[in-house]
Amino acid sequence: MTTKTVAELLAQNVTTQDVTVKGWVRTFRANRFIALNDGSTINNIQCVVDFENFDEALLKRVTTGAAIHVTGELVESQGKGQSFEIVVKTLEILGDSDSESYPIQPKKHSFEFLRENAHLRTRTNTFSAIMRLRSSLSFAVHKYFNENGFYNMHTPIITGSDAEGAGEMFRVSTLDQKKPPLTEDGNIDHTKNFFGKDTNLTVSGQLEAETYAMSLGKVYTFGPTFRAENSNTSRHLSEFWMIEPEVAFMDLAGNMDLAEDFMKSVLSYILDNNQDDLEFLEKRLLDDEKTKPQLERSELSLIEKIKFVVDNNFKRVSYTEAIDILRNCKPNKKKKFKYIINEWGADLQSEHERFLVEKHFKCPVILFDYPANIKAFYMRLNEPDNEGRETVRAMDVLFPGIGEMAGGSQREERLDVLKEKMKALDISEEELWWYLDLRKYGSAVHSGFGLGFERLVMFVTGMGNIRDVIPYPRTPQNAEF
RNA sequence: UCCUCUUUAGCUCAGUUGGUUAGAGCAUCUGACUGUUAAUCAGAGGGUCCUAAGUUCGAGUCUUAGAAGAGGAGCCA
Repeated sequence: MTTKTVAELLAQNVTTQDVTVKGWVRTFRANRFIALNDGSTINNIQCVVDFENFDEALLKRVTTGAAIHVTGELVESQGKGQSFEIVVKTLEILGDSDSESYPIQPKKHSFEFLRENAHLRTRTNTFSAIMRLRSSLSFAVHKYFNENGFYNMHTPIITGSDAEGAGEMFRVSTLDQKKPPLTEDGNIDHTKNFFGKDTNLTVSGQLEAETYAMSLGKVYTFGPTFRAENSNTSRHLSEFWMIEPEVAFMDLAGNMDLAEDFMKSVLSYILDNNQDDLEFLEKRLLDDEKTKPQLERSELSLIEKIKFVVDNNFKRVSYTEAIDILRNCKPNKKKKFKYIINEWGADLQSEHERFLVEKHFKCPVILFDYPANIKAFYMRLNEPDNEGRETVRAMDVLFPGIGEMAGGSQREERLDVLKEKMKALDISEEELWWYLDLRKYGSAVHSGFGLGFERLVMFVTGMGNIRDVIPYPRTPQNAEF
């Protein structure tokens, strides 16, 4: 008699002799009904105990959180909440759970409390659903790229270049922190460090991914990324997972096509494969919204929102067009924005992005061709427009409720232009010699983007705080677990 | 980093102009009941009121500093 998962048993739907299942007790009602969950599905299986025929001391140990092993018969349920249930023949306690101290009670908990108990929070319906969806999404990412001719590459996590310009970095060092070796002029002597130079945790695998795109053609990385920014928001983590495809001979239009196709593909995978968990989270959100005033409630349910993205084209808008829309929109004219849009060249704030996505277009938006001076050095410079304004082939994919889901660009492939840009921004040529080599030998048009995996999980699960879609969130002042 | 708010029982929260023994619901425990599914009914236990200093006859309540958490902003993915 092999142990089956709850998911397998519930899928069976026929009376079966001699089934065995192991899991954790969610509730034990009326000294008779055990709701058992083993993580294989959002659903519990009900195990019915004829308490008169069981040792009372044994039944006392069936507490919330205890691990148990049940054998019995799968039968049609007499109750209304489930179609099948197990009539228990034998019951074994595998691991007790002291109900006085076990933090996860059979009641609603706040997400803040569960964050402090992150090691146990996946024993709740909401977090088990989120993490199953996260796993499924991760698989869908690899599946998409694999089926579309991409190679997966692992870019280094410890990086020697600090020129990526994507934010503050975490230093990696083996030097004695109290007495670091010093050079003659009193600075820390990094030649004595483990790698013989100053090293950091990566903020992006893009530059390394470019090198592989320029030989393997279509590549992607999907790995951990670290930012030491002191940003305390519900959309930022110090450690997060980023998806970065990079493709040779692809221009910005192709990049937009890729980003849109990729997102639609992984979202529809989730719709096809994770219905139970999505329905549970959708219901949770609906209940949550009932407590909100009518105005703040969203027009679409969770599943409808995902379907909407899958079924509708992303709106592609140039920065210049976006500025025109924003300059003439009501909140700008009535000075409702904190930052009023007057001039071409202003950086868009999240209030402007939100207006475009949530009020004006009401669908995902790809903004492209940004002013050159507000974007990174490696982005492909356009010809100046007829008013002489310089833009780069950058793009941002904006999602309702999330904001910036992905950011990317066509890369500057012309050696002289790139060198000039680096000089202007004071970026060392010596340090990025290998990056410049790509432009020296067989340079070609190429493009890519970076997508924050947790932001995607937020969109799919409808969770409002990024700390609730990663197992152990790393944020400023917090590295518990 | 900036702005705002929060911190009281295991959890979620009340706590009046500063006043004597700090409350509720849920959870837990004990008992009753037994086809329940947010089980029900009765009872019980459970407190460093975030920390430190101060004002006061007296501080959960007021002041100052600090810590932690949340929301928003900036930065970004």
